[in-house]
Amino acid sequence: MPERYAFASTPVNAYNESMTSSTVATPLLTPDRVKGCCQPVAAPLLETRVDELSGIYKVLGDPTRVQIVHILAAATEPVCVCDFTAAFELGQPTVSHHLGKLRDAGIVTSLKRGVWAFYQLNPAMTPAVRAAIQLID
Amino acid sequence: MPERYAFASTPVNAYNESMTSSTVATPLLTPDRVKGCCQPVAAPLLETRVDELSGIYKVLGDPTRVQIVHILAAATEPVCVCDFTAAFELGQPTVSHHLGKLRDAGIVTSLKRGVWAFYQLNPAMTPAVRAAIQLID
DNA sequence: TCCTCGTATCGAAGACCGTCGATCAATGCC
DNA sequence: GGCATTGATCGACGGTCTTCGATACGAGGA
Repeated sequence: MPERYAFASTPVNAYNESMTSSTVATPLLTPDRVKGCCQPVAAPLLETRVDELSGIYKVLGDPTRVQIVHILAAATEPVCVCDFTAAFELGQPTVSHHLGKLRDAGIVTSLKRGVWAFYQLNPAMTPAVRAAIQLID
Repeated sequence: MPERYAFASTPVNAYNESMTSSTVATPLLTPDRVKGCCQPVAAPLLETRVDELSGIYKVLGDPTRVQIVHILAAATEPVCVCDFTAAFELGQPTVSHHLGKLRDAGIVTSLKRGVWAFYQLNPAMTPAVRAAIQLID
């Protein structure tokens, strides 16, 4: 399995306003330059952190799920699944699928009361999740 | 085109700790209840707002793009495309594709200096974008 | 015990996305 | 003008996601 990130070991040149035209033959443009030509780049985030963040973003990258989070954020009590199926023009399996994705991501939790299932924002959500959903009014 | 959201016009019952078992026949469980059974639900976010937020989240829902934003957030100058192609184990068209997605979302902007293209965080990004990328250290 | 109802799961269809090789456009040097 | 280099675009492939109908599961009520 290949590494996901590589690094330019020796930065050669960098962003420069006067880079457009230079008549002097500058060593900054050695012909063997192929990659890492311009400047060193910040150390990448840890792969686990990147996957955590992109995973949260991906789950929130759906209009229906954003609406679900909004409804839960505005609710004072757990919300019944049947209310979600009523609120969206989607089939019941689809709503269940979206709720499952949010639960798998740690954004919501579910509880059963008799026949009904209720969902709420995860009281123990991670700081990253809390920050990510904060801009859903 | 059907409406994307519907509303329960008449809420019937709500979340209740003692809902599991009740021997009294309660009108809260009328047999003709099918949807909107439990409680009124918050007004949905405006469709434009939902699409704006989910669109931002979707663009950030990819590990490579999160890394790109991280690198740009840590950089003090615009970063050359060639440095991104050096940093990731991805082909040049793929890197260009990711940068284009970030640019289309208003997260980054690009400028050309001679043969090179440089990218930076959009100085005029929307408040939603600014908030969304804030948890990318 | 059987039946009903709410919800989760399964399987499939269609759309969308990430990736790459090939190619094109634009810039600058010879 | 010809050539080399950078980066964007095109077309295609494989995988993933959203959606749905059908079905399974579990909890109550008759």
